[in-house]
Amino acid sequence: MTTVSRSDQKRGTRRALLDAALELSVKSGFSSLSLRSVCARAGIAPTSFYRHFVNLDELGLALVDEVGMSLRQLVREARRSVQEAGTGSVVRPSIETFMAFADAHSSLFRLLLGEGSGSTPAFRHAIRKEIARFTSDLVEDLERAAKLSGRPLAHVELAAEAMVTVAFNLGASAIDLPREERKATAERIICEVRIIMRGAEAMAAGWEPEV
Amino acid sequence: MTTVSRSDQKRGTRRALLDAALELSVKSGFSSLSLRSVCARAGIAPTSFYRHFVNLDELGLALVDEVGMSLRQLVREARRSVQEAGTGSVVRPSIETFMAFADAHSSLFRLLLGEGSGSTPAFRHAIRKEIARFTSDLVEDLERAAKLSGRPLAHVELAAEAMVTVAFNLGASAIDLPREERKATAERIICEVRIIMRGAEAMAAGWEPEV
DNA sequence: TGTACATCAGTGAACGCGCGTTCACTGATGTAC
DNA sequence: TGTACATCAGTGAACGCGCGTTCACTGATGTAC
Repeated sequence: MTTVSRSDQKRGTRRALLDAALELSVKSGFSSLSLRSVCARAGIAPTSFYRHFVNLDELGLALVDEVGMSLRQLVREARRSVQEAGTGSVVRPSIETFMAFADAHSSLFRLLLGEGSGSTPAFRHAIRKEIARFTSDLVEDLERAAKLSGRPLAHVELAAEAMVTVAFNLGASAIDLPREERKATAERIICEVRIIMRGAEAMAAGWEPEV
Repeated sequence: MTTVSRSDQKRGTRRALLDAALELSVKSGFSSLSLRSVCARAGIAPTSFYRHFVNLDELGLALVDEVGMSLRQLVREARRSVQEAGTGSVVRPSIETFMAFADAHSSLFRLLLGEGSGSTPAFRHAIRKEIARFTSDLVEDLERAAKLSGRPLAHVELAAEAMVTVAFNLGASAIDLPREERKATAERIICEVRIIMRGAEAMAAGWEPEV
């Protein structure tokens, strides 16, 4: 019979709580969870919860941290592998990776997007910050790509913000939809992101429509 | 002593319930309301609630209806008055009206935006539909403006969707901010909407950046 | 290695609370004659 | 206009339930010697 170290044990239970909260939040959002239901799902007594978090909100913040980190990591890798291949637009593979992630981890994704204002100000703020991180990753990428291709962009930060906003929100609305419509939504996002890209390019080039 | 007709009385109480729900939902979202708290705020017994709605969700749907209707009406009027003046871009006044409304009726606005996924599927769906209505209003406007100015737009529906998404989401994030930052957010929205507009124009004109 | 003590993750009973919903009711408004 | 009856918006008591939190506890893991 092997014994488990106290810290391993504690880490394991913490994990179980986080996973339980995530699973349960799929149904009707994180903000409608109860401490007792999360504990039941995690298989511990409600009173044990306090060994890990002071309340549900704190657990939520930990979850947002985790989710944001892994999502950014994934999209970053996708963009990098495309850059190395070096051919074609970076838009489609980035968005497709993004959507694939949304697909595969819809519960994580829904957490990041669905709780925009449902819960505590602290919670909302954490989510906004996570999305802002996403935007600044994108700004970096766009600037690098602009230098490489010699196609400068105007208002890079604003363009990136618009792209991220569009991708996250339409992406979120697609979660509930059947496969076919999700693919259609992905195409819509790709096209909208391209419109934004083209707009920023046109502005940088000083192009204006003829009258 | 004047007597009140039964239907007037009932309408009044219904109004009080809707108003109470809206006021209370400002603090932490519609999805965290309780039937009892709404009734208390409205000044009626919890049991009377059932004379008006079968449950809180139904009240929520009625509210979304109302809010969406008045918001669209307002923005529509703003755009019309600008078109009649006939001078300059339609972007700035539309967005500014939109933001002014968000400012003045932040509780309505938050309801439309904050509950994107917090509550029942039916509720979410109603909100999405309301926003879609907004988008199709905008499509109409953009097409009319394009004809008048002779500046055609590519992907009008997608461009409109992107604009509405950006405006609603950044608008929602500004609600909590102090006055100064709200103005800054409005400027950001205006610029992003213009990027989208320019992108759609550039695509329609077949413009591409030189390499 | 063995013993005695400290630590601390997890427990189970108990609490008071606000919740949604039921039910039989009250009394003013509405209607038929 | 007056009377007798029907309607129905709003009521108050009561229900069972799940909630978050407290408390003193247990017993395995960790540590000092």
